[in-house]
Amino acid sequence: MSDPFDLDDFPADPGPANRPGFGAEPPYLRGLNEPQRRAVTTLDGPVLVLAGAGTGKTRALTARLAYIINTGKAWPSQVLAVTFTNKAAREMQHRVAELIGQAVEGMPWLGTFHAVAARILRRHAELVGLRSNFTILDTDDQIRLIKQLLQAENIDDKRWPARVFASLVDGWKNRGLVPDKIPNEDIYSFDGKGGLLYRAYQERLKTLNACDFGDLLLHNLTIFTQHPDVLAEYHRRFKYLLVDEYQDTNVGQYLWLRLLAQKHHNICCVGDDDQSIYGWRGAEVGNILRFEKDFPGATIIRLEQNYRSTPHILGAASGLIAANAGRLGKTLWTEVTAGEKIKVTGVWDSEEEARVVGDTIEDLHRKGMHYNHMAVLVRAGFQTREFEERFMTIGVPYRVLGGLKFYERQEIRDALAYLRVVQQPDDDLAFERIVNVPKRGLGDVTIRAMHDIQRAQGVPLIAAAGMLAESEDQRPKTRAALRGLVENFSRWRKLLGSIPHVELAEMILDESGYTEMWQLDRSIEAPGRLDNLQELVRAMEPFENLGGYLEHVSLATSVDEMADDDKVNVMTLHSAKGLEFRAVFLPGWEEGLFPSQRTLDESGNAGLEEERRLAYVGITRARERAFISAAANRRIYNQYQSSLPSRFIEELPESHVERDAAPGLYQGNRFDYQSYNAYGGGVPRSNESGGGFSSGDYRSLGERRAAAQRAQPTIIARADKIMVSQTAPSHFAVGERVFHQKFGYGSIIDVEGNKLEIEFEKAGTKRVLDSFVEPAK
DNA sequence: ACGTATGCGATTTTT
DNA sequence: TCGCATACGT
Repeated sequence: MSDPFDLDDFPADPGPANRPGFGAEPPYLRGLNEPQRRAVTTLDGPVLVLAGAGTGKTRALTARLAYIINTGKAWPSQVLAVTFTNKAAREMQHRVAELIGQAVEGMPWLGTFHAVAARILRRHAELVGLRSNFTILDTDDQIRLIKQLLQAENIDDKRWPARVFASLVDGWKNRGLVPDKIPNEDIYSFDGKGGLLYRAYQERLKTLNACDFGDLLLHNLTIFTQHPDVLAEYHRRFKYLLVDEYQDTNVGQYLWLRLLAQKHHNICCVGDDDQSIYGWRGAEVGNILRFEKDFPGATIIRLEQNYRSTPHILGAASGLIAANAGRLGKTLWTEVTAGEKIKVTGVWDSEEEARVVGDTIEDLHRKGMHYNHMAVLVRAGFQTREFEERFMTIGVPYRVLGGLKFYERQEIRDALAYLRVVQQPDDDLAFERIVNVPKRGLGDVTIRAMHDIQRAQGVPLIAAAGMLAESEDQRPKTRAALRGLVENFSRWRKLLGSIPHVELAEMILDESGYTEMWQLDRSIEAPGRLDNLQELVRAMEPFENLGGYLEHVSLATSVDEMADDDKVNVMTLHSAKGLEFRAVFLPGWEEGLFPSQRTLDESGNAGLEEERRLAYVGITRARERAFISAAANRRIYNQYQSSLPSRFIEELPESHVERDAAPGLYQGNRFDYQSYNAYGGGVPRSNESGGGFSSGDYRSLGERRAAAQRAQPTIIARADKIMVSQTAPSHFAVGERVFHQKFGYGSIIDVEGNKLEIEFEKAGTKRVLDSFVEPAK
């Protein structure tokens, strides 16, 4: 592994064997289509590659890197290539290495924005008041730090929550704003103390010799703008810039890129405005939309030939995304002609939805599709539960991706806190985390005393702990505990560098009593946690030293390897970006859930468009089959709520979609569900009365007429009665025995307007709307 | 200093 | 409903 502090020098010529013009066309150009070829070979000046979903972006991108290097335009170390995820960086690293052969170790400056920025920052840390072994704090640490600040400022953290301030800070940093530069109205945000607190927060980070994620880039910006000589050094170094997923860059990242590119303008950005789904995290679609203005003379290359999906899938996705305004515009096409339409299914509730998805999965599997090639993509994490339960019941193997992350687990964070204190004694947050873990009898009072000393003397917490250990004011037990801990740390630190870091870590976990704590723990999680600690130690092995490992940890998140055992993948739409599956299930396409009501409330039309892009991303993950579904009822916090199908369903072009709804659903009022209910949850057949043909009714006229034909008079009669009950107070009384189609028989224990609390004989106590029950016979 | 009670809130999350 | 985070009691 290369030493981050050692910038290699730049030789002049890769040598004759690597110059172009020798022999046949290089392998990395073979099989590329014409636009891809241009994306690979257009080296000089700014280039924007608009790469639609499934158009062979990664292939073109890696070929471009190989081309730059193999033609001798630059050495690997002279190319800066940034991605957003470690996974993307790793994949590119891997594929480039394959293309350029064994002669090169890989590309030292290929990495995530954060990893590259961290590496640069470590070289110049002192220019922003840090030392090069600074700690990178994660969101959790950040919140804890802010809580402390709020406490110090006597701010009520009920009314002014730390996370709210944290997101303000993130917002500023995403826009590249240091405390001096934030807009006036922001200075007085957050109870009038926004500006002051931001300044205090940055000061505090400096004394902790730490920075948060946003700082990595922000400090880079500060260094580049205040120290032209440093910037010039990187201008000399990086002859070519390559940026992946450009639509996801925030303003700060844009400024960073612009600074680095301003000399030679050899910047190639790859992205897809239609796949910008991280606006809520600060990404600026505007960056990609404005590219030509920002980088005059830019070449725009569109990759539009899709190698992934069938024409129906592409047609449906394209039709949907066409509803967005302000796109750069692409027309995806494919040479494939066969393929089935997207199937849209209306179901009664989320339970039925999970059942239908499960059945379809089993069916596809019987026909030979591997589970691993299928995915359920949901809008929000809580939706996974229903599917998990169903899959468990019917025995479909599955995995939930993007859930709990390895490095966010309690035991891992604790263990890392020990290592962090050893590596960087000023890391008060880490020290505080483990000062009483395992229990050492150092409670609130002692910690407060430590804080007092720390503040009065301006020393790190661990030093304060050392002083307190000598203080006569403390109880002997407390003093002994403090002394033991502080001595342990100084002993461990002395071993740093003299014994292998893996050995040191084992020693620390052992001698601190941390491992023992979990060994003595009788809870069911304990063995798993011990396993994780083992895993942690094992994961350290490939790293050169403790610092290198900690850097990796703070910039890595999940174990983002996609396991390849044969299981159905369940994940959010966001985490599905960049992946593909033969069959994709897209449940929960209901107004309020998708598009998310909250996004609509917070971001209006821009939010709606982002949701639509999310839908687009979802559909375009599918190679062969896509199944969309909407439930008429969804249980949210154990309360059933009726819902309308998502407007996105209506926006799908008819010619690419096969509708398969339970007739009578989707009128958006209650009696429809009742009429469904009256059919006992079998294949529902319903009437059309009351609701009429609303715009939400997407069936063809013929279908709707047929459905109307099938409607039975008795149901219409019932429907009338129940429509009345929507406005009138309930005609049910406490004590009355009732029947509910789902929950069976029960008796009413409370009436509140049209909401009933019913104790069911089989299903327990539930709150339901009166329109769902009928008097028991 | 540590265990139990209560209340609140609850998307998406590349680093 | 469920999980957590803070608030009390011993």
